[in-house]
Amino acid sequence: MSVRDQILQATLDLCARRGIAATSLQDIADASNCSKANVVYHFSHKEELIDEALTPSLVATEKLIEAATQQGLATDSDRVSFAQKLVELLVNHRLATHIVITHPYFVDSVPGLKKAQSLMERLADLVSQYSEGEYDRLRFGIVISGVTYTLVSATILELQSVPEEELREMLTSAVSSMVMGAPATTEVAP
Amino acid sequence: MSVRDQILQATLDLCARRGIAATSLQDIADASNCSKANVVYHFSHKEELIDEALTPSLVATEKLIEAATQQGLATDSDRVSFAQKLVELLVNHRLATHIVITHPYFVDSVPGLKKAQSLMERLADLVSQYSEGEYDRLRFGIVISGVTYTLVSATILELQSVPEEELREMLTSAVSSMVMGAPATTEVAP
DNA sequence: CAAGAAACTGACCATTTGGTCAGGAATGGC
DNA sequence: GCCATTCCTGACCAAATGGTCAGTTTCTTG
Repeated sequence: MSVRDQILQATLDLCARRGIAATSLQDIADASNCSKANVVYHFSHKEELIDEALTPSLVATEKLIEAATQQGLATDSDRVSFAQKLVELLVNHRLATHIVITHPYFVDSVPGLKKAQSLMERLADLVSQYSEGEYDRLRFGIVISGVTYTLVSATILELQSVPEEELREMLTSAVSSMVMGAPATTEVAP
Repeated sequence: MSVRDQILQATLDLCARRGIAATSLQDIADASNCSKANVVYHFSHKEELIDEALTPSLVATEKLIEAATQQGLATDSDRVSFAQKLVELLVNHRLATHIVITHPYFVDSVPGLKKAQSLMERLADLVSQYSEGEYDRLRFGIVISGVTYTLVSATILELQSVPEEELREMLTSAVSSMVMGAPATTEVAP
């Protein structure tokens, strides 16, 4: 892994764990085995660094939204598949997601966070397009942010009492049933 | 309102809006029309100040949990009433809740945040006691954090498109139906 | 091998922050 | 009026932070 990538990874990791403000360039430099000046050499400003660290996750999210927009969510099978992909996305990009969720007040300094917010809205639009009214939209918002928060707390704060694969299944099932009225994909009762 | 209370209020407000780290004692002092030294006079450390600002909300939460533990959540009516009180709590203490939700990484420096976390766990225990297994517990976690996040985003970020009273009803209904299998308390479909 | 570009560094700087301190007003009981 | 306690302040300080800069090492390519 190149130093540049190490820096990005460390940024994601540290900012998710301690928060953006509490993560200094020095911290990131230490975690990447290079000097602080080098961090600034690669990313001339802290916000730029964070922005770039978030980008892959934002791109992936955008792709998911675009695909689902094309495909539509008319059938149950569409919805279940969408829920699966969404959970997978959140699981794979949990660090970035955590940063987004816990830093609403950084929108003005980090462009990526603003973009993330607008993606969230598009996601809500997409789903509520297939449901009725403000209430379903609200439900969607609740479940998405809830899943995100739960997932991330479980991993970041190491409260994980359930194996990863099972967690993923449970989350998918929860999203399906709570948000879209689709049947749960797995049996979870003992 | 005493200067002390002004300081506490400003702390809650600013920390919820910009985050703890981005809120300086000077900011708080300015918002309270007093000197920074005076802030330190009343609360000798920043963490102590934040802690004290969170206390009323934590106390209220603890009371709710205790009452519900006594009463139990066996009947549908118990559950609906609990959901109502819970949403009301989150609405009334939305600033504190927002701070708690968006600052998981401050647990070690602000005792109140640690306490808040343990209260969350007790809440989860309480509800999952009346449901089966890890899955329901997970659902509860999702819904609670989701409601909190949604509510707070709506108000803090001023995305509020729904009148407060209606929002409260919708949230209560969502909590009831998603978490506890209780009937929704209000009709929301057009 | 030479030379230019890219990667990297330590020393340094301005600014901000939490917090201290010595002392000045307000206040209340005697 | 007087004194003690509480409330409050400006000036100050050490530490940390984001960022600059001049210069060195490493890589690439003709």
